[in-house]
Amino acid sequence: MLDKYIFSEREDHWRKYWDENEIYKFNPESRKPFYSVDTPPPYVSADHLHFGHIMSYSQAEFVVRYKRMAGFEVFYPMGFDDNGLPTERFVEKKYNINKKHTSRTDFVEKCLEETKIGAETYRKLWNLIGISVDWSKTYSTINEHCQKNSQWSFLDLYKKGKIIQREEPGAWCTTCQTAIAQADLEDDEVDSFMNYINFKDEDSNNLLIATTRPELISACVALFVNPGDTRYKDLIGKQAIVPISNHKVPVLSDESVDPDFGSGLMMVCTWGDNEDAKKYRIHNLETRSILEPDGKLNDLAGEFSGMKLKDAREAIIAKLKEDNILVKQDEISHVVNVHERCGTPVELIKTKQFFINILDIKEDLLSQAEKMTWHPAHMKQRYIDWVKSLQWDWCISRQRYYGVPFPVWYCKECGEMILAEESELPVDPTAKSPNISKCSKCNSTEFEPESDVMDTWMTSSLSPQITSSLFESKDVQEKLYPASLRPQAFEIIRTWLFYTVVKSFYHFNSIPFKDIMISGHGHDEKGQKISKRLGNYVPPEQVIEKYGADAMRYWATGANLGENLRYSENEIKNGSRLVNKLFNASKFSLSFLSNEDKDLSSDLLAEDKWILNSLNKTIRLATKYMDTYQYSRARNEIDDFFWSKLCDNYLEFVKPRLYADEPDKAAKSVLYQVLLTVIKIYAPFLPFITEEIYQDFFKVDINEKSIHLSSWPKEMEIDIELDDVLSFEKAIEAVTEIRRYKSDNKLSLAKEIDSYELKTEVDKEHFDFIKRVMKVNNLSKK
RNA sequence: GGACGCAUAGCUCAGUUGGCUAGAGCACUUCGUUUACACCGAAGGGGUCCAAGGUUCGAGUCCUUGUGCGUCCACCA
Repeated sequence: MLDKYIFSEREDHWRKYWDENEIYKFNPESRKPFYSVDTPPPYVSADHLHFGHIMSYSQAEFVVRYKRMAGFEVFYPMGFDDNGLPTERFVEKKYNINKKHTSRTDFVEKCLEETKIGAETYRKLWNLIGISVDWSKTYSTINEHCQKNSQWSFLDLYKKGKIIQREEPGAWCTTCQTAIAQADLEDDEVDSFMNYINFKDEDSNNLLIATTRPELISACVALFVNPGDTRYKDLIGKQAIVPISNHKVPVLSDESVDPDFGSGLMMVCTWGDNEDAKKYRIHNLETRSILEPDGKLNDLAGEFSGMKLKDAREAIIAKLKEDNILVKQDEISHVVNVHERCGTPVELIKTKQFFINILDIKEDLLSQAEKMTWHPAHMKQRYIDWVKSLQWDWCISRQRYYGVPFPVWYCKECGEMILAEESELPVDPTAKSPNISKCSKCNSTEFEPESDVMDTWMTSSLSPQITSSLFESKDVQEKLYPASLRPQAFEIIRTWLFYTVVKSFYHFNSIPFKDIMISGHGHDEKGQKISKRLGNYVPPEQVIEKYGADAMRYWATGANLGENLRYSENEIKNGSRLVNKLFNASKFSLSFLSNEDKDLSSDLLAEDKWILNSLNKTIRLATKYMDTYQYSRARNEIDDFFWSKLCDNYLEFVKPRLYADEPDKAAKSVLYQVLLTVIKIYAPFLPFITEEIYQDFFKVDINEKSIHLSSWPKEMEIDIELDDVLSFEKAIEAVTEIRRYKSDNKLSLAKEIDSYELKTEVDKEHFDFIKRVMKVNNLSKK
């Protein structure tokens, strides 16, 4: 065995070994039961990898390694999510370009470049920390395979009538210049003003309204009051005159108007918020669209035409003030919906988009949640809350460049939609004509492609199909789908998890995966979210360089599922202490062991039975915890066994027997079993050091290429009664008593003492043991 | 406004069907180089388990209410 374990050299050695020997390669021919993982494909646009990533991927990995040892044929692929808006935004920022001022081809090319770089960054880090994925099975959401899957999904849902194209007011981002979905919205608290503005009635009396959006005043289509509000009873049905634009709008009533809010008189525009859009639908209101997709006001805004919303707001306020129409302004803080990718306040614009119908199947989506096992269980509630709060169907089209195209053309003459055939997928309709020569409706021969691309979640929501269809065999596909496990972070329950459930339900009337494990966030030392903006983290690569991958992984064992975990250099140090201790304990043990000690002796002493019994308990609990994804608890049990039971006690107990002229065979056989079990049971957490010890000594007997292919330990049969255990524990108490005596008298523990009178009640049969371990010549009882 | 989570030693946290004389690691004090390891070992100090009520022979653990922190969702003229 090595004299010293230099992790930087050895970890690298084992990385190469695993890679060259394809240790983690999935074998579709295997007769073992399959365990498939729906690995989260990270956004390659994230160029700031931090502990959060390490934490969540390591945590899933603990389970995966356990399953592999527990007898499953593990399918652990890796994906990269590199299409869609996240990547586009990343490229826009990095190169300071705007979608508007670049060509589609140039832009896509840049995205593809960045995609490559991003994937490489991730791959390096995953390798560094020893993530045991099968690198021969990877996907990227922009590759042909994924495009084909996404387009097939579109066709299937369209044919099933679940996708509809319609024109309606919907969420629009004026920065990204695309429609977005409800799940893409985020809350942002902003300081603003509540503006009180005088409209006029038909007789030129003042009508006071309150609004936070004065810039939309020219888009006003109606005033609303509560039907029960006596102040405005006579006004209902009459006309009001809008200031600045001077157009007339009706005064209408609706129960939803709160008489106590502002003046009780509400301005409805096209469309300031969801309420406006709702009233537009219910009351069949006129449309006065004032806002263009680029966020500028159009001619309807008169003198303010061409201004951006924000500028227009200031200009209009100034004008209202000047005309004495603005009565007062109250400072308020209110919450607005912003686009999560860019932080721009979301506007409502009427556009034509594709939607997947989800509002009609809320009940089904809720019942799907019951068919999956959630770890931790309470995370299911987040999904339920989200489904219940859905207000819009899922808008899947984006007016962007870098994404999966819709397999759709339109007839130039009559607008008839032409779908691609399944056999020609993946297809880029901008590069290829449809397979038909003329429109079936109007016989026109000219077609134009759909230029929109799909929402990025259209693809990632298919991840279980994408990975299972990497195999040709239908039989293999069926065994891989639904996946066994979906590991993911909690903040994408309403997106990735939700959308995957939708897809699976519509396509196959199935759940996409059986078990879900939700990880928490990585936080900094103070408990703050790690973010690039705050710069509150050290790059993980640096930490790994300093302490090693095993140590880094050890930190990740610290939080249970769903819990946030603080970064703590101390915990990482503890990890490296453990690695060191494992190496030293092994070095010590192996200096006495040979491969002939592999069969457990039948001449066991009390301490032997005690340690084996304790080991059994550890195996039992660790297995139970790993089976229920409680890796953190499993690790606690193993730590306790290894440090307190094995190193602090058993190894000390057994030293006199090992250092004897003829080393004790029974002790050696016990040591063999205990050490082997310890490295196996630590292997999912600390894959490097455990592999080192395994390869050095145990491999010959176990005959597997890697400890990670060896079997998870099972309890051993030992002949021991509870009374024996309790009796021996008394003897350990006695040992503690003598240790205290030596400590109090400033004696070294190795110091031989002539006689000692025990206070602890110990069975006489253990006296020899105590005398031997504590170097006491004459032991007596009080 | 609704939902969920958290609150235990100076710090970070265990404590899973109520039995706790409440634990671990770090930090702190004292001691020990002992033929695996000083990245070690031994011994020790340190807690009205957020508050108030309740159930019970017994509550850190269960129930109710409240407080503080965090997160998600909704409202948002």
